Amino acid sequence: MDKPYKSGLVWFRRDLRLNDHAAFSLAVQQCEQVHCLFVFDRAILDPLHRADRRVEFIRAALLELDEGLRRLAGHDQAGLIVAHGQSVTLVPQLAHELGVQAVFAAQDYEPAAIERDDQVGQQLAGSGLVLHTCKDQVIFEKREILTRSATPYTVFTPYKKAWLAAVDDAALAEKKAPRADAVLSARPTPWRRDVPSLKDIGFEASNLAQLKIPTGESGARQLLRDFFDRMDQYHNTRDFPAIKGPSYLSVHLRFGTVSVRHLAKLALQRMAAGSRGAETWLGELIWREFYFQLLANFPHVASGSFRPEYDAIAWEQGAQAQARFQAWCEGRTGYPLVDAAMAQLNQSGYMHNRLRMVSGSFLVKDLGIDWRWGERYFAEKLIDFDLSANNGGWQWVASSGCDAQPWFRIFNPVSQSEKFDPEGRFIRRYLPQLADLPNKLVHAPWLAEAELLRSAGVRLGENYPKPLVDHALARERTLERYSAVRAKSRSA
DNA sequence: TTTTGAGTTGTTCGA
DNA sequence: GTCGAACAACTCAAA
Repeated sequence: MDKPYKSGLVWFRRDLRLNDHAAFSLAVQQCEQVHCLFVFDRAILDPLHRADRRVEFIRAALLELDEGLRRLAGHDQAGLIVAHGQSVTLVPQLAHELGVQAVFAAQDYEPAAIERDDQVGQQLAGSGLVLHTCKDQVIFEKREILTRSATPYTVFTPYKKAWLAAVDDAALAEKKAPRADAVLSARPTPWRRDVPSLKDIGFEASNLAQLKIPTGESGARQLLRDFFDRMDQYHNTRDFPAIKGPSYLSVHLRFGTVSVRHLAKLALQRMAAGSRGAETWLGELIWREFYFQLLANFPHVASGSFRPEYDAIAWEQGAQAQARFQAWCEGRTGYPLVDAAMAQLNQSGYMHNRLRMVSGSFLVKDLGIDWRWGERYFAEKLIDFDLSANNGGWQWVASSGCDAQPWFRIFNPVSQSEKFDPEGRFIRRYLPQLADLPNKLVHAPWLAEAELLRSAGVRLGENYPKPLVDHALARERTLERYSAVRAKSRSA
């Protein structure tokens, strides 16, 4: 059978695996020879801090990918071409140098990525080359799950219903690359070298290794194996940050070291066998898709509220707001669960999902600070940061998005703590200075008698802060803040 | 078109 | 401590 292309280039981006890889499979089907490329894109990397766990995670995944490609080809001349520069110029340039006719890539749905791919596509087209993008990151794209009036869903529950009705074997089918070994090209000499070091691309080591996050496709497999036996309990365990409840696969979904089709298939199988945990977990995967399609269909959410009227909220501004925001970032709010959550984020680049809500709600509804400040901080710190999920989460917390019900969504940081970390195990892990407080008071040390604080070694205002705000008062102010906007939009 | 039911993960109050 | 109702009356999606 004749293939349409003599030679093609697979451009890896956030799909750093070999199994069930849509673009790679397509390229192998359509090309007699295939090169594989990853670009450390300076447009993305240059604004980052010089120590970034994500860059290190990516590099580890590339090492494994490179090795996998060489193993697949059966010779060391194959492997991943790794470049450092601007994708927009490098990809067309390399496509030219390698003499390929087509470039294959998984579709990326973020606004900046769409812009980048448009430019690359145009550059390539200018010299008669083609950019093929294919679906890989999601099971359903933005126009595949629609309401009966053919509009995108903006409410999760009906979206989920429609998603579950639409999902079938075809949607989850694994992408297989037949005879991939035969088509992997030798790299031209200038590219026949190791994956660059962190230093080569201007970075320094973060504490990723120390955190023992399993990396690469093998790391994802390891985490999935570990989660598999816990999956049935997911619905019971996922809300308690001191418990190993989650899959911890979010970072792997972010960088594509695991296939979402594979995960959804596993979840559906377990669900069919009656697993409530699997059902809840699949719900989280559907949330991911919900937020993907929300960003893709309503790109204005990237810079403002889903409902524009909520952009009129009078957030706290000025030096005091700045200082309070800084205290929140550094985990110095005086509310132990919030501070422990921020410590977890700052130390590990990960934060438990329940705590993302608790700390987010605290910033927006207790400190009265614009949710976009928090969104930006999480974007900088989270190893699993994804624009659509992070944005969707913050809009939910800020009640500025779909299903806005601000009077429902003011978390009480103390009752959340009592409910989801009843023995203060998580708090004690991250705030050792509170470790000797009794369970009852570890959630709110300012309520403790002076004598008890003294005996527990807690000196409020010295080794642990006094609460930054009074929750009950903050709650009232927030209700006013929101109702002012609602009144205004009603009368407008 | 109009109507109807429902909305991830909450909190507070009073019995 | 536990329970149910109220919160405030909005918007979406389906019938």
